[in-house]
Amino acid sequence: MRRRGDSANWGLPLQRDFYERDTPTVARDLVGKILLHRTRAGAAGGRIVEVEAYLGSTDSASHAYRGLTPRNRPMFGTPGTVYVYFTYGMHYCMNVVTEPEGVPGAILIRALEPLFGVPLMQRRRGVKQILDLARGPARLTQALGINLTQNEADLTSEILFITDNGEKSPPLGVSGRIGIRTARELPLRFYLLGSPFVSRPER
DNA sequence: GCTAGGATGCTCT
DNA sequence: GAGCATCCTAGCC
Repeated sequence: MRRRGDSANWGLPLQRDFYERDTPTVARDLVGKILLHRTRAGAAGGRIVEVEAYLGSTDSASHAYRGLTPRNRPMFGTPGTVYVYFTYGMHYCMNVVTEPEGVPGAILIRALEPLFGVPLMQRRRGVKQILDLARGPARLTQALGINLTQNEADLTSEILFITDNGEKSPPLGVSGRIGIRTARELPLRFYLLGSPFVSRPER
């Protein structure tokens, strides 16, 4: 699977201990990192510019709020794996699982600044505008070719993974989360300040 | 430029 | 049966 030079191209995947921490901390650290998905069609990915943290029984907006169900089981699983769910009858959203095994927590990846495989993402999205390729959680999964096949995938592999591009601490914005009805006031959305690739303009 | 509403089906009550 | 961690289009300004 792994070929010579791959790691040099992308950098090594972040390891399990990065994800095995409290969810808001991991969420902050994810902004500015590089997310990549390698498929037969090619590699596609970019810089993470917007995320939202979802907690457990204290967070009424979280899928894990009411405890374990068949759908949210990955949220209770191994840190550094992926939780993908299907919503609104047509969209997929991708989350990164956090916290030690058994403790629910996940981070929704909401927006990407496209850097690798732009033509591939344009083809998958049916859109030319780079700004609109991965701005929004469902657009992002469509651009990267992510669906339920990737549910519970391991981010420490070199197929779907996140790497550190060496960027120190990018300027971070914090706000309430988007598109939810309850717990909107919790400051659990983190985004790259000044980036035009975040899903909703700053105010 | 902006907003309102429809699409569409899985999940949990 | 209601609600949903969304996106896109049409219609209006």
